[in-house]
Amino acid sequence: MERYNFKTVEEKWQKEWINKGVFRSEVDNSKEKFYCLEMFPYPSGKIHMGHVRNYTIGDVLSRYKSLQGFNVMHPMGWDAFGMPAENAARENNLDPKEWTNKNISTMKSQLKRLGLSIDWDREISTCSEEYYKHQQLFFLELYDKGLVYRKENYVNWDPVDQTVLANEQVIDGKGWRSGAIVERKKLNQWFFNISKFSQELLDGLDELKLWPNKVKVMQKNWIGKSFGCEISFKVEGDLPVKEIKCFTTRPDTLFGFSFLALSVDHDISKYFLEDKAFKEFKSECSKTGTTEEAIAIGEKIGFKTNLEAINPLNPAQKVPVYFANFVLMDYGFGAVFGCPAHDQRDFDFAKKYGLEIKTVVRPENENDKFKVKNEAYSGPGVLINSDFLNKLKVPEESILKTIDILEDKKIGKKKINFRLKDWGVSRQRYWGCPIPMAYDEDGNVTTIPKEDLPVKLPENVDLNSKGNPLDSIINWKNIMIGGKKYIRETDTLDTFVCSSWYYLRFCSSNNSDYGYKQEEIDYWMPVDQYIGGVEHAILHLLYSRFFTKALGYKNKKFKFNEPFKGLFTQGMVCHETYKDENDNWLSPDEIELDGQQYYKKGNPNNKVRVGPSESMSKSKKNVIDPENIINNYGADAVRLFILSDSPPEKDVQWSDQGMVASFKFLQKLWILHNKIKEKIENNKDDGGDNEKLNKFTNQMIEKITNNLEDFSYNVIIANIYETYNFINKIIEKKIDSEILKLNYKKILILFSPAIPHFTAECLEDLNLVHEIKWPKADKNLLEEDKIDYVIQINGKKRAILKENRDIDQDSLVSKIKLNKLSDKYLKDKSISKIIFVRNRLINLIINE
RNA sequence: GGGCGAAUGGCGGAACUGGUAGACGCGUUGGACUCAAAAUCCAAUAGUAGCAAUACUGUGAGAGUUCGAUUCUCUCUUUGCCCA
Repeated sequence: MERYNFKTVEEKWQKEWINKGVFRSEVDNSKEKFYCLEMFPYPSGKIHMGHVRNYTIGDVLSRYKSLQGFNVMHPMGWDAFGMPAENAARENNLDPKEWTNKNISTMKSQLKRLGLSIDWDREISTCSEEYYKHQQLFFLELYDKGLVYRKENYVNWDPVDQTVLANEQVIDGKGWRSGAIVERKKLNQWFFNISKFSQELLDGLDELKLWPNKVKVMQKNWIGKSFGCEISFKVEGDLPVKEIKCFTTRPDTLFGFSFLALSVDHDISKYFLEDKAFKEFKSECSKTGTTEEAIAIGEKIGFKTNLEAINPLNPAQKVPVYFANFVLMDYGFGAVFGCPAHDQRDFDFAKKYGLEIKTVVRPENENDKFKVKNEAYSGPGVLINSDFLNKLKVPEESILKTIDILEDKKIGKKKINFRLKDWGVSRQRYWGCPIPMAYDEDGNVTTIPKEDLPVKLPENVDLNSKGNPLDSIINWKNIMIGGKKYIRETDTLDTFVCSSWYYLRFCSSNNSDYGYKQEEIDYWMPVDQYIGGVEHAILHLLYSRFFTKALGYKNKKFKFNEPFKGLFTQGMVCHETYKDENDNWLSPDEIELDGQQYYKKGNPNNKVRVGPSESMSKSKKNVIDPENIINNYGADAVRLFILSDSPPEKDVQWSDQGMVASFKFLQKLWILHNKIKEKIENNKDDGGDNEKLNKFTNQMIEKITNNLEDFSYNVIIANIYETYNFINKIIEKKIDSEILKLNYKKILILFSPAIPHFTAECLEDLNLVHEIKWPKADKNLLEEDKIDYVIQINGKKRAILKENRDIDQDSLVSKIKLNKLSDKYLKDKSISKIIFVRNRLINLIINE
């Protein structure tokens, strides 16, 4: 027998699968479809372990579904626009396109070596003209539907990447990629009107039964629906301002009103533009980030105006009006009324400027003398010090009642507010999809005529120019439309736009005249199972859902309103981190173990500190390169390991020992295969253990099938080991060769989603390649004739009796009485109660 | 501060609708093979006591419901993620 040679076997089957086109998919209305999609990768250079995990999970599912007879589509493509290409190109004086395409070809060959069941005929790349031309058309269509608009807006400006960031791309006040402190800047931007769909995006979540709850909760929080009230405050003072509108979720605390705060961008600020102190204040404000967190933590500062606002419920009360840094223009109306006692930000502000802090809500268990002291109280309770609102329950009664009163008095209006803001899609970057718009000499906007699409990205561009490179390409920028001079839009689209509709393109990747073909998306959409990292829980998934709704808006042919029916979010691949004595990160192959202590390789004096296990990242150097691993152990072994150690939704620890164990296991499995082959080919036995084998296989079919349905892929690997252990024992006994063959074939099919090359080779080796279908468990064989009954006395397990299935209570009790057990526990005692669970357990309650 | 989740041997993790806790793997220990090592194979492996059969304890802590709780309820601790 030869050792299992994964290199030849894996190469052979990968070739065979491609040559025979076994993963090719087409519309077939006679078959039920299954669209399995994993988040497509950014072509950064090489694949990493996260990809291996993501695509292995998807591959197991695709192969399983296809064995079950589904018409499976399992495509792959490239999220190929984006800043890293531009940065890499700039550093190495290359063309981003070349850099990207080179990476794609490297990564594609790496993915192929994993033996993934991908239909490569559907491959797409978002940076190809063939892809982005459709995106430009979609842009114009959304523009025609009124879902795209242009406005001047404050943006999060990343001074390092010289680009605009979406709020979601700002983390802790810093750019998500560059880590630079984000500044506020006013720019003209294109926006997608995602907020128009706020309610739909929220309601749609209820339909998504196959999404993890936590993702739905995150999206719900992000959309941030709040119920409240718009209130007009009468204003007095030296400016031509008569009233200010505020939005509030807590109108019931109006009697605690002690100031009114405006955003520095509020319309009223126009009266202060010449005021030196105000200018200074404004620039001070721009230093605090725009995120809600930065505002919550940062110092609250204000600029007092001479205006006074009047409390609509208590006209005698007049309070000062401030500009304040914690009020954002794009939430509500850019104005809030301050109630320090019951809002922490207002409280901080009031303390700083010595404003009144009047308690109007007391907790349930306090009396009416309750006073807010060191921090605001925002919990439930009862209204106090609020005149005619007193005694109302907070929040159940108080908010609605107050709104009713305000509405009656025509001071306020019930209002729903969403936190979700429109999606700014302009980026001052070269390597992205050009926006098909232009401006005439007066700055008026026009669309590029559809017949002139695509707007091609110019080549051979100098990336070292400052700001947006497209801006400096005069002969590209200047165009004529209908004999009139125009200047092209030089911003490109956020790359999240590209990934918002790629799932549609896969359905019709070769359709050249439109982004998709109607009958093809009718058949394939929605995606049955989408698989990817939880880091995209908000941005990408929300944008994709929006895009589907936007394309379906005013379009009766569009038959689905959610793109992803099922979602699975896999965990990360982690590894220990290492630092040398000088605090430099070390990679796992830069260290060696001596006894209990790690040292830097070739440097026995330099002790290595082992840090916590973290998600693999280049910056921490705790990465394991999948290519080396595949070279050393083969694709099946890697797949086996990456699935085995943790449930797929949780983080997995990379372990060299675990990896080696998976590799060795395949060797053992190969030895077993040869034993089985030998036994099948030299039929001598009459088979005493046939039934036992049949039963085991059936139970395993049931287990593995259920575990596949539940995404318990780690348990499937355990099932594979269990099966090995069982067969390895039973093979020494007498088994009929036909029965063995039949069972073994089923077992190999059960293993095949996880280790496809190995099982293909074994099936072929035994000439079992015909009629490969997912086996069905014979329900009659699932149950044992003899059952281990748990015998409990007073609820404690005392023994296990092997008795016939379906035995009745009385017979079981008499069996127990015959057993030595009864001498020990039942002698001289009476049974007062018996709990009998059929085919499982009996519990005897006895009097002590 | 709010929301959601998690906590099980030395480690990663199993356990169907409440019904034999610790499947499977790693590691460790002992043994076989070997001049020796590696590899491989066999065995043991939650803790305590015992030669053993066995007994007691045990799923973050404490209570509760139940004949019976890793599973359900409440309180707390720690921890992760998201939002502030």
